[in-house]
Amino acid sequence: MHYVCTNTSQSLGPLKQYQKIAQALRQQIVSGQYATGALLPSENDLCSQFGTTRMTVRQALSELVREGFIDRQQGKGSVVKADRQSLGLLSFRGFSEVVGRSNHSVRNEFLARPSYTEWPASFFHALSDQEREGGCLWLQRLRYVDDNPVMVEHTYIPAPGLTDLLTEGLIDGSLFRTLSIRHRIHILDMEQAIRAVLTTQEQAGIFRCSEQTPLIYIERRYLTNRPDFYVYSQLYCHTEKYAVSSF
Amino acid sequence: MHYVCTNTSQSLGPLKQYQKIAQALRQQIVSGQYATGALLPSENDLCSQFGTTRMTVRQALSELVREGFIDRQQGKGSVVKADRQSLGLLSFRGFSEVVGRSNHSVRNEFLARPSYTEWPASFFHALSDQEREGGCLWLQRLRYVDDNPVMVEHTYIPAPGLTDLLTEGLIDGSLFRTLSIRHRIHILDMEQAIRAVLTTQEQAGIFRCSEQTPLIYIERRYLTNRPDFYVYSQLYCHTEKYAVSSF
DNA sequence: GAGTGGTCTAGACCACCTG
DNA sequence: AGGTGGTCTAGACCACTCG
Repeated sequence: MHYVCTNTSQSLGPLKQYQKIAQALRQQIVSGQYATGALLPSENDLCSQFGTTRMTVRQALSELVREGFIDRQQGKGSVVKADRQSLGLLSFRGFSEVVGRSNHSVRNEFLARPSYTEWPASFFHALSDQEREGGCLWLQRLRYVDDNPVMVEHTYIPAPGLTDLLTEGLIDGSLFRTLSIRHRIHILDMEQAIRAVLTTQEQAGIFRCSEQTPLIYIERRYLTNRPDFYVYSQLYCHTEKYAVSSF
Repeated sequence: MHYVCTNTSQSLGPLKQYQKIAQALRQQIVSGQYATGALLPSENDLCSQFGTTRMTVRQALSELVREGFIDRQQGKGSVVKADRQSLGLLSFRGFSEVVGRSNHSVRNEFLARPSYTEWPASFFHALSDQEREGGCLWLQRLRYVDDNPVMVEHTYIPAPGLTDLLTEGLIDGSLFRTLSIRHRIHILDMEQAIRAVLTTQEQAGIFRCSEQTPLIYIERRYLTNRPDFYVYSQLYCHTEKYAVSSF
């Protein structure tokens, strides 16, 4: 598969040429230097800019495609894609809707603002001693689609060095965007386990449904460009009106 | 000198060189010519075999990696991966099990053997006129993990030209393997919508659980190397003992 | 040490899109 | 017509695995 780069900040190890180029472009994208829909410089421009050949540049651009940052169109260029993590890497669609169309309005709301805490005594994923010791930041969000509450998400982040999340808030309300821009932490991959469960009384209130309504329950571990740094999430999805798609 | 007509019938469609190489290797893999864990010929071997350069060969091999047919290891070679469709592209794992370990025994059983039928009047996905007219093959399977029934799968396949599925049975009990080997139809991608539902009485009997047990319900459309040829599935997953993972 | 895949150079022609 | 990405050639050196 893709292996994780051994390195986040340059001079620690030998970053390949194409990784340097990818990193530079990635940071320009997440920092807003290229808006959604904008074109990156052409391959030839990038060649002279980085003093290399098309093959190396193309390898960098392929990495960005794989990571979902850009699409490429022959005859046109490399198009920056919309924020791909808008709903925690999930997307929803209406029952009878054609795949690919998505004119839903999406809104998020905190059920619990970021706070520092111990890890839960019984956590769904094994933790390293280092993770366990440092405690975690915890936050809970409720996601709406077309003003229907559809997903509750509990997120756990190893705390060390990320205390600004407590004081500064999230950029555009997006956790991943904030991690990208302020900490150069990029989500590269994800593992997940999925089950069906019944609502608790509390959840029934949140989703405005009866108890005994089935929910999708997902446990996730996000892998990042920092070795041994993971973000964890638990998701509860109410799927009566909107199905979950495109994992 | 090289370059022209190493191949008899490419005037039909303009297959790129790297696509031809990929196709050739794909078919050798699915036909069992390379067992799981076996090594493909080295890049240099493939270069001389197909009269091309490493870059073209590497592009072909990258395609096979992306499609899950092989892994590549520096210093070793291109390793053929295990049958990736063993559980209909799903994998299961026990509650407290480490990701990656999978010592489960898996078994399948027909609830309904392949039969020719009309498409359901109200099908979960829009169908083209051509699909609708030709009718479909339908089959229903029950999947076991460690002798626990965990998944019911309804599969719908556009009928034209696939009548051997009725008479010949499936190779190794695998639908996708049969489509690969006997019809050169390879599954390339998938779209899916996922919801949580409650068991019907019939399903409760199959899964040996109470009614009101929540299930994961998945609607799928598989995309193949034949344009406009899709395979459809509905899946019901019982997730009390085994979570679903790795979509 | 021999062979493998990983990275990279310096070119070329083509298909496609846009002004 | 000019520029873009897509495909392809013909080499090179390196990092890694294995016998």
